[in-house]
Amino acid sequence: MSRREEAKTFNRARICAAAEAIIRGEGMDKLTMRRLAEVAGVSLRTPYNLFGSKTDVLIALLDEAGFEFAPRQTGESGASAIAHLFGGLGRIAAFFASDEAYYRGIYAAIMASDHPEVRSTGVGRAVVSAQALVAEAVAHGELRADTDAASLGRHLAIALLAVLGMWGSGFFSNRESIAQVRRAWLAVLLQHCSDAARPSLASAYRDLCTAEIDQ
Amino acid sequence: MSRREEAKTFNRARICAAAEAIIRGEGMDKLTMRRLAEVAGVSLRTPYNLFGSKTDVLIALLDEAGFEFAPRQTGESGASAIAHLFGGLGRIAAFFASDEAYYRGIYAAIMASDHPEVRSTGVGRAVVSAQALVAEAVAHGELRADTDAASLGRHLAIALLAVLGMWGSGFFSNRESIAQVRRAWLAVLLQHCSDAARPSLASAYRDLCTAEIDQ
DNA sequence: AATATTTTTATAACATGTGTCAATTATTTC
DNA sequence: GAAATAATTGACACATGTTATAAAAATATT
Repeated sequence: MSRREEAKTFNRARICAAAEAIIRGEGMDKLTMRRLAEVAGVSLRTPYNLFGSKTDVLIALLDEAGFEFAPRQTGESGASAIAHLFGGLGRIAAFFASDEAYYRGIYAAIMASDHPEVRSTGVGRAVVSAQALVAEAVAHGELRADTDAASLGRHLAIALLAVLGMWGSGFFSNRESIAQVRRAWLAVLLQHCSDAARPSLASAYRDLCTAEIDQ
Repeated sequence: MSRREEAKTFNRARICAAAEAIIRGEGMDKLTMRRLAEVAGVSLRTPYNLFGSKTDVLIALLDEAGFEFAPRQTGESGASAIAHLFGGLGRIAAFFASDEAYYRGIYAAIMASDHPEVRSTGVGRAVVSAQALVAEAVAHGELRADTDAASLGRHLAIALLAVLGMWGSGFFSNRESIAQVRRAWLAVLLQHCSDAARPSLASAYRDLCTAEIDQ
């Protein structure tokens, strides 16, 4: 990496660190580009040079933290693909739960911005991943052979992202959001699962309903 | 109504009409408060006096058009409550479809704004209505007696609103959005329906899946 | 009709995201 | 080391939602 690229990388990191510090210390509404530049010790123009827009800075913050919309692509095709689907959901949940207020603020700000490309690519990736896992589940006999993997995968991904959007807006706690997605996923998967996979999905669905009554 | 109230009502109407004219004629991004005041023939301050904020003007536009989040409360308890649920969905769909670009712009702008109260009340109303219809369906024996109407109604309402949010952001066509909600609703209702209601729901679900393949 | 109250208006201002543009500084190339 | 190139800076500007303030107009009260 040339020294110029090094300097850019360093400045990007400084800006991200400053953004995080402001959000954590002063709150999301204090994160203005002017304050960001000030805290990062950089001119107002530099974040635009290095990221493009305020929204892009926030996206970088999420990326940096390792957030991925989609359940991770799995190489180990021996394990249950449906379990991988829910594993991906659990990973997203854990990520956001690790610092709920912080990530919610960032996510909400990204969603509220009018940068359609951002969200489209996020949706696209999630859909593709979900479709791959559904196809795998069909191949493994967890889902019936007549299942349209593309359609079902898309449905599952959208169900997740739609709830995530509302979570970002502050409607639901983490727990409520997860419960909503799990319930939606289980119900739809139960319409397509093989007889072998049905019992565990059905009992998971029942457990979810009783758990909701408990709390 | 006093003359003062009359004048306010008249001005409110003028402002709404001007907003609609701008959105339709020049596009959503040309709807600025200054232009709105100009077209409405009113001072910049007046829309703030009469509505509160730009977002409130847009909400008034939706309300004026008769939009309701929730399926209409039904007095005729003889008919199928589940049918009423889907009827409400159809009504919302028809409303938005009647002028897709126009309403999508308004809805997206409202969602993108940071006025949490607005959205909360919308969510609250939808949840209550759905819960009422689910309870009715339980009472009629369409859904099993062990169904938790509050929980299920809430789940259904959220599933709808979450997709509506993504629709507003421009991800999906009307048709895709409806299909997503119908599929989610049918799958979950199938987990709770009585044996009598199952066949029609199951066949509706199958039809939806094959319809998706067709298009 | 005179006074008091409420609304609207006009004008200015502020904070914010973003863009412009020339000057400066740092780096690369020769 | 000199010339070329790239990145950063600084100062300013613009559009926008929103608020402040005082003057003017309309309406209500007596």
